[in-house]
Amino acid sequence: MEQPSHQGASEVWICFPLRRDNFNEAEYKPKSGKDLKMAQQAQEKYQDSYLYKIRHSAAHVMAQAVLEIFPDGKPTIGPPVENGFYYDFDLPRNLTTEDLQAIEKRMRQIVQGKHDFKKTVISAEEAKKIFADQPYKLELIEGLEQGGFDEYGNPLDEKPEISIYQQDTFTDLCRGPHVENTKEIKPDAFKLMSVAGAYWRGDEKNKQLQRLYGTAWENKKQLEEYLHQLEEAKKRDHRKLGKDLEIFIFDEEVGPGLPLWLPNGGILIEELEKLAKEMEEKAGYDRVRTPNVTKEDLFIRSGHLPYYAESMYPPMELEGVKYYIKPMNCPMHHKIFGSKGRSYRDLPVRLAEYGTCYRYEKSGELFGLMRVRSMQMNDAHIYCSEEQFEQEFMGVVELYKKYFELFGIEKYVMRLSLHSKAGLGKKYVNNPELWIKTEDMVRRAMDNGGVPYVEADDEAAFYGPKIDVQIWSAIGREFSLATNQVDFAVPERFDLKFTNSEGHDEVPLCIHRAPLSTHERMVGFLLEHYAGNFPVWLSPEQVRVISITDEQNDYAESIAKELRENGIRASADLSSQRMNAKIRNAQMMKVPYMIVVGKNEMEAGQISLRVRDGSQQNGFALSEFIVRAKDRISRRSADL
RNA sequence: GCCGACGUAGCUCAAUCGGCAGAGCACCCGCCUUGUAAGCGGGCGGUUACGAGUUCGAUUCUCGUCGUCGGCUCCA
Repeated sequence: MEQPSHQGASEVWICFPLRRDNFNEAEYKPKSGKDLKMAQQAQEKYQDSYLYKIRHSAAHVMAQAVLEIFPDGKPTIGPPVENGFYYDFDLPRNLTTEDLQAIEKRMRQIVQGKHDFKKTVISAEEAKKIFADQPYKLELIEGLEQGGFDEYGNPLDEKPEISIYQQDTFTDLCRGPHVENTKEIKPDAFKLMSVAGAYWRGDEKNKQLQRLYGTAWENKKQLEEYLHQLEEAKKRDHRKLGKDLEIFIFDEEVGPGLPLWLPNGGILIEELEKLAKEMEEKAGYDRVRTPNVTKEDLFIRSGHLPYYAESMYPPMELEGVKYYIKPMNCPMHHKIFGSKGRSYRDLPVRLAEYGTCYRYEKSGELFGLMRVRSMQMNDAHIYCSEEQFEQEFMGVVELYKKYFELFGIEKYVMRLSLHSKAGLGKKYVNNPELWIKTEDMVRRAMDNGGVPYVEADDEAAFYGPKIDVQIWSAIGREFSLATNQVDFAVPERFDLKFTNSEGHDEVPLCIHRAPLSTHERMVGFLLEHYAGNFPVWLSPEQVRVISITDEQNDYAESIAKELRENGIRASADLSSQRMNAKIRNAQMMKVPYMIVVGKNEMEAGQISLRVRDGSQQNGFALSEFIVRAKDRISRRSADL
């Protein structure tokens, strides 16, 4: 599988939800125009809102404050985004957090000056005069004049009018809308959040600007709620939960992006693999295994080296031959497919492997378990004929849906990633006809299957279009969890073929798929999704037996032993702590079941059950509990 | 990789202006024998990420390296 495409451009979506349970499809909208087909109506809704005007206006006030400090600074763009706004400047020096405080203070003074926002529609010539010493604004005006590019450099449908907005001493090229007067921006309802570098027009080759982020709300209470929400989100961040629940660690000496799985994490992985193997066996997959190191030749043939050498660990050379650590499994699977003659009767061939791959992600791109340098993919490649394509492709989509139902994942968006004409021959295999054909095939398959999706231009894999499943981390970052990709290019490079019913050679299509993502990203996601409260089947420790006094230690241990003999992960807490402390510890480790045994239970040969949700039930037979637990585990139930 | 911030015990954090590095939890030992989210006492634990520099003296100031975090970029 090429990749469970990594952390999606948080740049692309501006209106993602902070928390998935707050997800509001109506607010899901594209920022850059890359994804224009995505919920355009929703964008209009946000743009029409009062909050949008407040944030947009706050950005102008911030620009005024910044330019007072740096009269030679060059303003660029400053739009509202989810929860706030930013403004990018080209300044004589880099900003620090101290500057932030000074700017914020000055902003408070400005808004209390009660200045009106005045709009004036002007011609391109007038605009060029007004912004004569502002190169970025001039570039924007050019774009507007040429009938239109928006501030991100994306084409507009119709030629826009050019307007300026003025408040107090500040004038900006702007289409609005704004609030009437700065007094509508409450001095206690906004806050500057951070300073960051950002490239002009989002292009690394351009100059890096200074970006200031702020958040703004209608009133103080809303701001406080938002800040509180941010704190709450941190609590379910997988990096915190992973540490608290002893799932994984990173060690400086091992290296960035290279997680060490602790025993509890090992259990999660085992359970996920068990699940995948069961499902894939039912769906007709064959399991294969391939090496982690491969000769350079293989990646030259696959086309990965010319396109992606930058993301691969550099080669090691032995006896004059270069070897690479594999960044993906597909070339090896292609080799396995090609290892013998195939008949159309053999198709589809489905080769699965939880392969370990390594990718050299740039240091600044790493993000807990979600973006790592070593990963194990729920990988498989399906080789099929064109006629089989739709059924196979939808079979994978059905598999996703089964998994998502099992995990109770409801907030996600399926995204069809397409090529761009401009990228042909560079990012994408240069075969425009095949691109259009396969994109149509995917679209038709999704439409026929009644699966909703959005389209994204210029996001495809180099060898074909793909469907990614987009989800959000606790702190609101978007990334692709699962992926389902069409490959119309690589089978040919590998000379893959099968004999069709006419007796002629035909090149198969290949579907790369990773419905369970990578172990790293999946566990990271599930930690946040469940806030650490895993269903019983996934819980590293399913039952903790708690003795009230040491009189019951043997009884407690015998219960734990019996549970383990029944395939239930159980331990007994025989420490000298009081029962209350033992319960607290088990609760904090989010153990789903606590069995409490004291004098009464021991005498009656029974147990008391405390469930993670706080409910309890006394005078229970152990056998009865075992039936309940085994039922939850075998059905992978969400119930406790 | 780029911009900004941060790095003190296993964890969460403190240490005034540059003046003997501290607390809670965890861990170990003991006491208590306990009824549904922390019983009590004692002990162990540190080259303040690493390396230079300034200084009589550096956790504190400066520089470099490594790592983490918030963004940008990237993302097979």
